Amino acid sequence: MKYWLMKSEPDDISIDDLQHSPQQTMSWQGIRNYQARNFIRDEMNTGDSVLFYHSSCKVPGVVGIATVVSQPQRDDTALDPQSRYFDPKSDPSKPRWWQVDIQFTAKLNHIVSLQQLKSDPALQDMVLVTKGARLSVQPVTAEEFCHIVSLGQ
DNA sequence: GCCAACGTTGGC
DNA sequence: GCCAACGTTGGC
Repeated sequence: MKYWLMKSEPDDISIDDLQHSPQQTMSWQGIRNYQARNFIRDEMNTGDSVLFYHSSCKVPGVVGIATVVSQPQRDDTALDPQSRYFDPKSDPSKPRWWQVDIQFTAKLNHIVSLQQLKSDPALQDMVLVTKGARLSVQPVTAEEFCHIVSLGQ
C-alpha cells in the first residue's frame, strides 16, 4: 500500500465536501498534469492512503485523511465539452487523463499547516516542501504520513 | 492581487 | 529538439 498527498482548493472541494458526499466518496477528476497523471494511472491502487491538503487558502495545510477506493479509471471530464476540465486534444480511444475515487476517512483534530510542515526537521524531504513544488498529487513515505497524522492529533 | 517557479506549446 | 512566449499554480 502506498501513501499520497493530494491538494485541493477548499473553495472548490474541501475535506468537508468530501465527508458530505454520497458514500463520502468522490471521483478525483480534473488532474491535468502529466506527472500527477502518471502517479494516478501507474501507481495508485485501491486501499492507498491519502493526506488531504488544502491549498490556495488562508492557512494551507493537511486537514484530513482519505482512502483510494477504486482502481485508476479514464477521466471522462476530458471528453466533455461542457466540463471545465474539457481537453479538446484528448483522444477517446486513447485516454490521456485518469482519475481514482477517494473516500473520506478522517479529519485531523487540527490542521497541520504548511508552515508547520516546512519547519519540521523530519519532513524536509517531502515533495511538498521542496521549492516550487506544484504537484497536486504526490507520493509521501509511510514515515511522513504517520508523522503528519500524529501532528494533527 | 502579485509574482516566482514551473509546465506546456509551437515556431523554427 | 531548442527555447521564447505563454499559461498555471499557489504561497504570500
